[in-house]
Amino acid sequence: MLSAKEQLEIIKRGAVEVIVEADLLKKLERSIAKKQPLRIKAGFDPTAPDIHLGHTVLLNKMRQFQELGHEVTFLIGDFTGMIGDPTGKSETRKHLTKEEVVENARTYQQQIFKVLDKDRTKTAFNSEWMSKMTAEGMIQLAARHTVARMLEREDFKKRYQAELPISIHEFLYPLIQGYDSVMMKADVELGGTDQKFNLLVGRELQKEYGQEPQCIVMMPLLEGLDGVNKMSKSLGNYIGINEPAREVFGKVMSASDTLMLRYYELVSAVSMAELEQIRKDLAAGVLHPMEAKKRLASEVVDRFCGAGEGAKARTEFEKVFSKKDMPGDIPVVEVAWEGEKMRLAKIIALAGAAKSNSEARRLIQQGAVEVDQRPVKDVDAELSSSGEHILRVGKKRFLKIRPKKQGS
RNA sequence: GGGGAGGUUCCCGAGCGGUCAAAGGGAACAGACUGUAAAUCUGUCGGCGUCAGCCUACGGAGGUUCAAAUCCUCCCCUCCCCA
Repeated sequence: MLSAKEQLEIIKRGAVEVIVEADLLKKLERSIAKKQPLRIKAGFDPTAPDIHLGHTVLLNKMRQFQELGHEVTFLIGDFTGMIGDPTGKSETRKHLTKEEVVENARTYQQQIFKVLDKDRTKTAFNSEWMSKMTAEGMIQLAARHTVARMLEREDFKKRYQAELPISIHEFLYPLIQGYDSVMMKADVELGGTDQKFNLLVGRELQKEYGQEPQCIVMMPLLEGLDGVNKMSKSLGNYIGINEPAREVFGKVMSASDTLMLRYYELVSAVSMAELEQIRKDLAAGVLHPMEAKKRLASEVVDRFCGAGEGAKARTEFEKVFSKKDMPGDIPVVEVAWEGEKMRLAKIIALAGAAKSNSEARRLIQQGAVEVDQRPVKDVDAELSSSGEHILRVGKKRFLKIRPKKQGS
């Protein structure tokens, strides 16, 4: 077993901040002495069961704790999900039904065990204790914090200053998250840097309830593909770990060079020394950025889609984008023809390659459409229902159109 | 309870009787250039329509007008100040 100091070193790797380091060391020492694992908590939103690369930063850290022999609980915030972590945009969300929660949890679990050790992961739902809390209990909880302190939270402060609305229930989110720590008697809580406030509330509340405050390990937030915002499903700038290999590979390739390094740092298993080497080689011009990116993309695909998939995805990628060839497997879409011939624009829309007829028409005008590898610029072009056609819309949307026989 | 400021298309934000599907910016999408990078340039960016036009939109409901995002009435929502 590793010493407390050694453990701490591993825990600190990649972390932005550890609060309070000395306390964590003590906890680790005690854990070793008493042969009692630390209780590690990490919370997740129940409404976004699509795990993406951003989540894996945290999951990796959880995994490390598991490897150090600690007890990791994957907490699904199904109760807090009603509120949604305050961002200003969130309205009160509708209460998910028990079935939905269970379903989402299942989806989560299918994905998180690509990173976490299944046998060592506990799953918990905060509705377990929160839905039993009475209004009276809620008031007592709320009494343990002040508005002034709430307004210290970055998001609240900004909105308050900008004269934007803040709903009372939004204040409850940090309180409940903190109370979760109390109920779980958490020794350590993991979270992204955006969680700092909530995590700290946990410490305060634990003290209020006579517990030793949890230590906090904050992981950096992974930027999404736009390179600016944090990776999130709602912003559509994410790489999901359940996506098809080709998709994952392509998305990594579309990341900017700067972002690539960030991804190397936070998601790749490449050691710090290797990363330094890559940096140097890139700067020296010995390593082409695209090559470095392909390596990364391969690694990520291998990790989440299965060993060997990375190489395949790479070959496929090069085939389509470097050699301008057709992809190996093109999804087939059946389209019900209206009559002998149908306008291409309509077909594109029906096939789902464009949101609407008008959009499809615009795409044709802009020269984004190819049929059977031949560019089509005529907005009024028609296709007959006699056979299959291969449709390319934009750079990456490929479809095989198959006319569907109609009953009527 | 009183006074004031607001609610515009994905976001920010102009418009304040017709020339408004609504300036400008951002995002997004497409094209050129590339390395599916960045930067840059160009175009598109409500829906339907073989392009003539039609329909739906400016918090909601009515109304005044030949004509309303723009004026009036009521309602809903947000923010600020006073109590």
